[in-house]
Amino acid sequence: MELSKAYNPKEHEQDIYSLWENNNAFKPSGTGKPFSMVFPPPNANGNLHIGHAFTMGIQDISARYHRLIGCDVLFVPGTDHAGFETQVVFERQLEKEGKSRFDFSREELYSQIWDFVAANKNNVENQLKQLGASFDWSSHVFSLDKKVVDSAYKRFKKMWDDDLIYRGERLVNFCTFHGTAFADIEVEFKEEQGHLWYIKYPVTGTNENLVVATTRPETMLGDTAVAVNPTDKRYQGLIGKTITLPLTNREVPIIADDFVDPEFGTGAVKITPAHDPNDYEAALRHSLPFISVIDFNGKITHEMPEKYRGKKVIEARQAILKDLQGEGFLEKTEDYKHSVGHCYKCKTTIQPLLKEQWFINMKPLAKKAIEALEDKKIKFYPDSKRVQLINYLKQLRDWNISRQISWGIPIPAFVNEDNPDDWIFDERVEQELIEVNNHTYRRDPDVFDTWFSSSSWPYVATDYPSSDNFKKFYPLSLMDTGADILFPWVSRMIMLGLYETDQIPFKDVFMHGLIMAEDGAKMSKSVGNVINPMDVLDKYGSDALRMGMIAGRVAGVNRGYDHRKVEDARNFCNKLWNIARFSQEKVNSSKSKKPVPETVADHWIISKLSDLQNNLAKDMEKYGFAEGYERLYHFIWDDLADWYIEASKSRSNDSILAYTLISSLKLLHPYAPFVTEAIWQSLKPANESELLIGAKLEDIIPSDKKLAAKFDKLKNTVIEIRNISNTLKLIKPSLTMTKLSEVDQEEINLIKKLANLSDIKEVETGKGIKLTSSEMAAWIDVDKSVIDQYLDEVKAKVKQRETQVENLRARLSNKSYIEKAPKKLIEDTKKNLKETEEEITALKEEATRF
RNA sequence: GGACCCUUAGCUCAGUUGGCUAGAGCGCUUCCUUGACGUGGAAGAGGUCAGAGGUUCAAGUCCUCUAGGGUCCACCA
Repeated sequence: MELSKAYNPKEHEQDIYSLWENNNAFKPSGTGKPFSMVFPPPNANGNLHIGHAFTMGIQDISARYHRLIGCDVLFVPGTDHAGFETQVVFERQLEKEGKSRFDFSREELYSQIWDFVAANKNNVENQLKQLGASFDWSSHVFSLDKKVVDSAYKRFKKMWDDDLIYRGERLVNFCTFHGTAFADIEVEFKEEQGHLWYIKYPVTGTNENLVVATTRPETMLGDTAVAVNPTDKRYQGLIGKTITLPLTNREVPIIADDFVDPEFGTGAVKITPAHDPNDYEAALRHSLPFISVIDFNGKITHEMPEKYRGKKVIEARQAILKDLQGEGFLEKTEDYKHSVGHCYKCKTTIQPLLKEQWFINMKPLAKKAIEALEDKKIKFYPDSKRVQLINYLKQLRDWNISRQISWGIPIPAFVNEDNPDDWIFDERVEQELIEVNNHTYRRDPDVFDTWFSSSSWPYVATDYPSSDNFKKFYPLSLMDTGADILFPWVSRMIMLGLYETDQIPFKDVFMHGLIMAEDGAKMSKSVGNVINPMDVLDKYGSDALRMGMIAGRVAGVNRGYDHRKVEDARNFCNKLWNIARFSQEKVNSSKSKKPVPETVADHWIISKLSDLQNNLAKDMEKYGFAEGYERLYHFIWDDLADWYIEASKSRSNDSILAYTLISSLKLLHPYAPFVTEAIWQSLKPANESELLIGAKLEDIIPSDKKLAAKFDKLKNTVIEIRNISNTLKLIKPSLTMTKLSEVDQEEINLIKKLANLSDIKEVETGKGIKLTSSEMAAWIDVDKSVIDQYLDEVKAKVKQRETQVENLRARLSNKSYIEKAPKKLIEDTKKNLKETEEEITALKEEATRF
């Protein structure tokens, strides 16, 4: 098959992927050291974003590289039902159709979203294939698959029995627009410009007022105390007395509690236990009643004075402030900046509301995780993320896992219709009512927080507890995710993995930074700076997208997307393609030949190849994906194409060229799976695997280091000649040498070819510009007029070298340096000094000679 | 209030446990239609490594402080 002039990814990618799939190339081989990963399941509710493409690239490189070195690789794909997220996406779609979730029953909504997700799941999977994902598709997990749901139920029951799960009325983070509670981690806090209102609370039976400061005056309707710090001298006399609340005329006590900061506001705090986490805690300590002011629709409850009932929070606030002002209770208003929680989807202010929910007691789970992390049982790249995670776990509070939405895994719990405290576990969630022991039980209408099920991903994906996969591949070798889900996901996988399997879920965690927009800002649909990976792929190819994203990125650091890197990677694919085009016939003709290095160039390229293979192994071990890429790029482009292939035009060794190309294809394959496989298929190298994806790495054939070094010297000579030619605008100059006959003819030819010389001839005495980089006595044959131009350059060079010599001498005359620096370093310094001095002598000779 | 990260060439970024003349890509300048590639080839210019102090024989790298940028966490009403 003849290769086209330029690599066109579109002509190959789909076919190549099918070729792999049809040959079951992604299945674990069953032999070799196990290497396992599960892909963080994308939400099955739309398209992949650039972050997915990036993490896909990193993990697919790891998977393919480990196959290459003979590991037994399990790479598990998955998709997430993404409960709340998906419901939001679906509701937006409903909105466009002029409908809302209230138009449907829970069951209707569920089944509609099911269809919506099924379609998107397909879409996501197709996109992953385009990205080159070498997944074992047969082990694909969808987060509503039976095994995931069963596992969630089992875990729920186990935790219930272990007293780790409890149901209780607590303050929860409630979004009144979406009508559901959230975990703490899901609340988005933002600085907001608000006000601090100072309200006078009359002390009962006196003319005194106790002034409190608040950012939320509307909650005063639910105040059940006013608190001061017990050490606050100003209020000593008031503790134990009561105040009469304005507007409602309820009498509430003045209490003393340490949590009050005397410095803040007036040092007196209104206590609204039903709407503030601090106040809630205080109320528990002081046995205060809880009065709900705001309902789940974000409106004032019916228990409140009639004039405020049914008003939205902000309206109620205005009305209350107006009334307070009218009655003389408002002392003053100050501007105040404070942090307010918002729904991360609709930005509605989160209301802390009292609600009965299922909670997980996180302390014991976090404790185990912290221990594992402090012992470095799990390695983090970068390690700073491990430290961050420990800090997070230390302050973790109980986790609310109930969600008031329809899309998700129903909570398998039922309540006795006659006794609200009698909750039982039962998996018959498809029924609303069940009979147990002659009592009717009603299903909890809520579903699990998605993270509750997805935190089981590593062990559910490997079929805990008894499957072969679990035994072989758990704990996973590597978990790669974005830094944004360190807390919500990685932390929970560790905690629940330890809880359920008694083992860490993965050995290494690679936290990649986020891909920001080109200007460095966060990508966001509303800002419109989102880069669609599929567009990039369409234009530049899958390999270019992958390498372009990985180039120059280091673990844990956010970086802007850079289209130039993608372009550069596209060019690189094309370069490789053309190397293959140049080599195609040579590969064919040398199929039966054993590669044996003959020329200095052969030894040099083989030794470079060997270095590449060794260093790449080191890169992969420490997840240096960008370093690996750069290494491959420079080997293939600079060493192979610019030097070796050029040298081969002087004298070629086809079997070595073929060998080098084939080895390069193997090594680059993880980074550029499509183009390398396409080339492989057209070359069909002898005695190798049919598919490149199935090829294995072998030790590089031996090369002679001395001969390789000889080529390096020759290279320097060529570079010097090119440099002089360029500076002096010489076109095809000729070289004269005094001892030409002592130099190998082949090397002479090589220099002539590479340095673009017209001729190399022997002379009695040299004339022209003497080369300084070479041991050979060689001169570029030029006229006197040209030499004058060159003299200035020589002088500058001498000066530079002299400074260098000075520095080296100073270092060597430093006693401490001689005593303390490693011997090898001192040797090198001496050697360097000697060489530089010799160079100066040579240069000076040149300068004086003219 | 706390934690973490970043500041190196015009731009985007590398720089392992401190070690010789600080690297890459893009861009820029000059040149080249050389048997694959102009998505190419050759040569080159360009950096007081944010600033100050310290440790060390030796600091882009370690420590302290300062300035600027970013991210995350936290129940100050």
